[in-house]
Amino acid sequence: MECTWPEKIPSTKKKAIEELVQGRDIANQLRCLLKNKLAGDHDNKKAVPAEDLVVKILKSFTNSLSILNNNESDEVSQIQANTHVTWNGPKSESSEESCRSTTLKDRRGCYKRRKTAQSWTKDTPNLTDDGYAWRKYGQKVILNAKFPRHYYRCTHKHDQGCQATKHVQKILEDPSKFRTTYIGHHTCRNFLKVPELLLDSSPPSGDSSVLLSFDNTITNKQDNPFFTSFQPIKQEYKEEIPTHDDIARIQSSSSDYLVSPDRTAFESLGHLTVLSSTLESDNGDVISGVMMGSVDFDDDVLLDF
DNA sequence: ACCATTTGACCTGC
DNA sequence: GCAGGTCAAATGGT
Repeated sequence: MECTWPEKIPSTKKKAIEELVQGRDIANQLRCLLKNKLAGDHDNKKAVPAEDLVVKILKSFTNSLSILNNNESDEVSQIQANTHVTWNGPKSESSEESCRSTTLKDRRGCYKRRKTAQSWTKDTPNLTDDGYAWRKYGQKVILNAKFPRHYYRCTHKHDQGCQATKHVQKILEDPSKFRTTYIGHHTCRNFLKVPELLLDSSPPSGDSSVLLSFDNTITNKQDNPFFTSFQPIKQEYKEEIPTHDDIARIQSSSSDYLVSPDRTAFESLGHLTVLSSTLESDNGDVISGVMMGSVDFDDDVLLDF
């Protein structure tokens, strides 16, 4: 695979692109590895462990994001603005330390509101699993809204400090659809258990079964090229989802959800080419997100800088 | 017993 | 002051 760099591309972008290209190559290796495994090829003793490849891929993305974050933050925002999701970038990070002393026993209402967190919305005809483990923490009747809004946070908020939240609400104009607003990126990472768990996480709605696939075609916008099939579903939409029993079954493995890195960031991106984003979390850590829609592991990477 | 959900209280931003 | 967002005790399910 060859990449010729236009002269105007700065070196930092070149580095970022190189990192992403490297990540793609490693992902290809992983695909081959998994393909061989699924085909029953046990002779490949020289194969690199899948876990190593996963680590390399993630390192590659981390490096590229770091490069972009350090040097190209404005341009990253520019890319975000061109996506098909409704993206609300951060306006400031100033409100995060507003919480008072936490020594009070009853801390209800004492929280760090994230008015400026990045968010994006997604409309879906049903409440299919998005691959993450969410825990409902609130429900609110919204003014002028016929339906209550449900608030969810990542199950790993406490054990891994994952700051991702979302809220779900029926769309007033079209009650058969749900509008999900994702806020923040997932920082939880349980993916190391992934290779041994190719779980059937096909949604209760009967959508096409989702198995690990690095194929070019993403048949379902929920499908994620990375780790798509690995997350047991945990959803809480009891009242709306007809196949609630299916979900309950999946919930039985409650304490050990597998969560893909920044999976949320992949949501609803349809044919987005490549997009990366970074933001700071409440505690100052850099949270990185990689958003990829039509990922093509066979063709040259599309980097639309 | 453990974990998730419910629900009212409380806080923040506008 | 209001509406929205979050917390945590209470409650329920497994």
